[in-house]
Amino acid sequence: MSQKIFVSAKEVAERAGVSRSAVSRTFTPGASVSEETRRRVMEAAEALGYHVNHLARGLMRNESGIVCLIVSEMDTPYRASLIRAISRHLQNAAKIAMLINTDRSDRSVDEALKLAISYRADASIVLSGMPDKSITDLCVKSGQRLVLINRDEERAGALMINLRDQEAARRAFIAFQRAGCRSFAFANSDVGTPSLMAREEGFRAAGREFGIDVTVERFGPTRYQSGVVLAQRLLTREVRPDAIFCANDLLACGVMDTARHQFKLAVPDDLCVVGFDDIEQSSWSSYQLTTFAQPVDRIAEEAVSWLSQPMTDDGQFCRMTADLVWRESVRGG
Amino acid sequence: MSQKIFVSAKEVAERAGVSRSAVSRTFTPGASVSEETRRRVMEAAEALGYHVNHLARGLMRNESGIVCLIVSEMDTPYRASLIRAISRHLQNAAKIAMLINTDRSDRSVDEALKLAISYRADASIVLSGMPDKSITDLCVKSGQRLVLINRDEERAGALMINLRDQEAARRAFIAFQRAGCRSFAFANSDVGTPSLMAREEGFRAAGREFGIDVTVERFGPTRYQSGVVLAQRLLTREVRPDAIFCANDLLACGVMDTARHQFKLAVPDDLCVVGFDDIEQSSWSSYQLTTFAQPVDRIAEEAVSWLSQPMTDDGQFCRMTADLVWRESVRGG
DNA sequence: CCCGCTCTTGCAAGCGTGTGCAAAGGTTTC
DNA sequence: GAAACCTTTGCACACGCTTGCAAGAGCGGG
Repeated sequence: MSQKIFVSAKEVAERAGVSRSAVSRTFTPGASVSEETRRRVMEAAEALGYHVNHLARGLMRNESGIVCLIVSEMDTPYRASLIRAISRHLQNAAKIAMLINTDRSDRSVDEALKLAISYRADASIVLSGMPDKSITDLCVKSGQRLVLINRDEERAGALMINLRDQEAARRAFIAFQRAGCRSFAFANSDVGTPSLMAREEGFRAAGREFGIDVTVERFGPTRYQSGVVLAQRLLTREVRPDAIFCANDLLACGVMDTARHQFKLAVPDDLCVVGFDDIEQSSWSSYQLTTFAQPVDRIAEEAVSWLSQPMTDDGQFCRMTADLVWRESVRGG
Repeated sequence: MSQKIFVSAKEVAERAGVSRSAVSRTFTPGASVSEETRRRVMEAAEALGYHVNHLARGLMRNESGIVCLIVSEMDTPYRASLIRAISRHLQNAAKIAMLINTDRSDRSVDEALKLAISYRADASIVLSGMPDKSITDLCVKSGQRLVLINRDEERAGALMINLRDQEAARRAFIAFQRAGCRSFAFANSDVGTPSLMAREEGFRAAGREFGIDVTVERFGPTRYQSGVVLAQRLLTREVRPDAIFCANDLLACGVMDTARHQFKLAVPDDLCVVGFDDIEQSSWSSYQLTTFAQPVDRIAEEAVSWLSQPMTDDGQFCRMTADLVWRESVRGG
């Protein structure tokens, strides 16, 4: 029963009493078909349940309509919301997303990527923190368009979307100062993703600018549990920080929870915390975290719309501002 | 510069001094090629950077290696972790995932699905709560294999993975009883997903079994904010519940936060809460939620491995147990 | 030495499309 | 009425691959 499920253009043509080319042209935007034939073709197609075979179309046109999403730790709230936004925008643009999971850095990633290339994906959107350049190399070598989100890698022909991380870090610093904080710390993971490092550097720079010492601690992956460890390290220092800027909301949640439950500190009275990303959890009443919102939807929109624009030779930068969302984890505001 | 990027089997054949068929056979597992030719082909392929064009291969073989993931609310922690697990397992099986976002129930979903079908996806894995049968109809009609996760829809030829929701609900009920709770409530969203309804029904049934009344409240989508509203409704009742089983961890987080911060209740002293899914947030120290763990990885493994098995005509059921993870939101334990 | 067998290889026919080209048909212009 | 033009249509080839088929190569047995 499973054989011969799909109808081909040929069958539609026969039913409609036209040539196969006419069918093809009916489904090709901008092709020359009379209103009458188009109508008859559409009718026959409807009746037979015809869908253009995109494998064949991709083969001919040498463009598949496939966009691959290269992403690690996709179950992280920020990443997940970005994937969602991108997939929605791709769908609106009549493109389709292929998902490549780069969590394990072993050869399986390479295989998956090669697989995606084998499907002749037109473009790749990289939202993986992993700074593995060989991956993006492979994409470019395969003639794909490339969108890099929150990476500092510079590439001819690619679209690079970044946030003004340093500027945000400076704003966080100033917010802490306004709240009357004295001892400043930055809590980072040790993965060294460009955007995270930019936040750290921005915070350090603000410290230098205002002549205030900044303590920096780094540990583990960019997750809640690392926040716990970072808080334990920072809050047992001789001079206990009363302001912690976290590279990420997940870290911030870990820091807040640990400060409150393990060290019995009140936030924001004893300790001010600022995060980054504005994940959903930050708005939960246990956290009410003051944080910088990534313009997720605008990032997705920008990335997808760029894919439909004609290719330029040089790279293009797109810097966005992360707005500060005031909640309750910093005094004042 | 962009033209003529990909090398074809023909070019590899020329370089290796063999026929195009030999190249094809080299990359077809189980085909008949001598060790010598295989070596020479591989060498040439390596040198030229050849990848089999899966569009063409899919066209010939009438199977594409593409599996589409049909999912709504993919930024929800449970869904995101499931997507991650599935994509990893698919990659190991040398298949590739296409992502279909069914958040908006308008025509764009239909379009996206048709698009996936146009790529001749071999299978669909549905982890969308949305009970839109027309979607799965379309998949089956296109000869796809179908995996339904946490849906009660019954389908010939499909694999249906479900949890023993009712049994879990009964265990929750008993845990509440052991903790000495008197007044039982179930907090549900109003989307009516089968698995959520099964939990509700299981909890109700346990109430009948033990001769205890169960209050049920339903509201909104299955998210944190609904939990807030549900708690407000439940905790202002004349007889205030001291045990709330939530259909979902997100609801549970909303319920706990509201109970604590708005109603100044202590969990678990004044109120016991049990959730479902065991999302990451449940283990955060602000919640320490006792909950049922979905065996995410086993679900993914089961789904993917089934895709590689020969098709049987009748449907196949796979029921898994959700283990109770004891934390601190229920007394005793 | 020939037959039959196994293993390998090339040929060529497809898979379902898009599209250049030329022919056909229709309309306008002079 | 003819010429010039535009629109529409069908033919046929190309895209890169798989695979049935038959022919070739090698080899042992009778």
